[in-house]
Amino acid sequence: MKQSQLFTRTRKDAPKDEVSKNAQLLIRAGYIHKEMAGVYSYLPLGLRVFNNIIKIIREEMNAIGGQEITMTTLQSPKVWEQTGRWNDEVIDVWFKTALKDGAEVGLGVTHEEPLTALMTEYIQSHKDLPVYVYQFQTKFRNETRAKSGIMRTREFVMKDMYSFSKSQEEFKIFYEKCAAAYKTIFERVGLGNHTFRTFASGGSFSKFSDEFQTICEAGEDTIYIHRAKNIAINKEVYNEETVKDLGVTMEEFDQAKAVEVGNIFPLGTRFSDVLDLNYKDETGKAIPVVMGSYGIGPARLMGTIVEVLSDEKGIVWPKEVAPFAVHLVSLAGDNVDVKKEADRMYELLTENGIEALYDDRDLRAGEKFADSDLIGIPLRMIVSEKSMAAGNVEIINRADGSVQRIAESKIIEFLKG
RNA sequence: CGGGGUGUCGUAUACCGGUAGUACGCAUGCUUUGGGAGCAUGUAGACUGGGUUCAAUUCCCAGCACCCCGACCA
Repeated sequence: MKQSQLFTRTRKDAPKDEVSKNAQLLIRAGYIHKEMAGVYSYLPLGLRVFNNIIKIIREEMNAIGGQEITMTTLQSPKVWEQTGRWNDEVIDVWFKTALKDGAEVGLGVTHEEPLTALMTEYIQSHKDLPVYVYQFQTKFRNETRAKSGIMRTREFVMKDMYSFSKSQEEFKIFYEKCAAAYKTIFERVGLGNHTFRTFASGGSFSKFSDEFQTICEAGEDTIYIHRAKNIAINKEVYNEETVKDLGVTMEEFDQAKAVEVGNIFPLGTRFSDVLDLNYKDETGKAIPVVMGSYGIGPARLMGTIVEVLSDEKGIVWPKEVAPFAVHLVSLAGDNVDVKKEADRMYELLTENGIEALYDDRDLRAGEKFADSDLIGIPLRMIVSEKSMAAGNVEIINRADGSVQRIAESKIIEFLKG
């Protein structure tokens, strides 16, 4: 895409109502726009990153047998009343509204109830199990306090997967498979080294759940890490008993602030019992389905990447989530030959399927570089009088600043390698 | 939900009981072109409502919005 046609613009100053690093940088670079507290729109660059993250998650969910669907935001109270979760004292973040005829409806905060109810129509036999269903769907949560930029908002897309299994044993196999898939996801988005599978409270569902926590100062959670054994425990369940069960001592843990980027937990038969999700086993006996649920918030993940990997100049996107693979920067000035060369380079990249943001604007080098640093595309390719005279292009790595000069004929090979 | 704070051009800010200045941006022109250039001209602003006052953007009250701390986070 030509940058001269991109409708967003970078800014030098962050808006004064944003304190978090992720929102400041994402707004300054033109990725997102704030609509109100805890509600953000995604602009062209932001949507590209967001979609890249979704693509990674989708690939990994499909790889473990997930089947994608989309459920509705509008929710009938009926199923929620059956599980007791329509009550504002049980779930205090409902956005509730009404139809014209007065019937109450809610905007979905999560989807255990409607999906369990839906599955009763399709799960009858042991032959129908196991089954794994997921979606990327907008959740609404009326948080009393939105904070941390795009990391805790009132309207956000969530990847929520639900597993339906015949038994605890069968459930557990998938649970571990999903944990492994999550690990892959966090590696692919560039947070692998900072992210720990963490013992956490199971809330009202079970004794424990597993959170995926990324070490980050902006995080809301505190976790304790046993680096030698790669064990992490959320503060909420960090005690003598838990630690002892794991065969270690409390002295061996370091404390750290962390962001919960994913959470997987066993649901048991809590929902299947209430909503009558049963299957017939080989003897014809009705058995409740064993469930699990698995969540990741792509936007929170995006915010965490910015928090963890950015530097004083701006954002640093890992390769797989970057809005473009290459930032082609033309330093043509009035030089028509350089401009032609840059145009030609852009065509070359495009023809070879390499997505590039082409800074074809008539600006000074300093401003272009500053913008490029802020936007954070992994590789910057510079076409200038200098590079033309040398018969190469200059490629700068955003993350470490290293510079490589690549002969024109080798560029595609270099970028695809 | 408890506590605290802030609302001034598009953005960041200054000053002020007598109707607002700067920088960035944007527009036009000229000069400039490898790290946010220079000059000139122009553009654009006091959250809303009430009160006090001769006079309110400024002081007071309310509302709204936003921010921070805490609580909550299935």
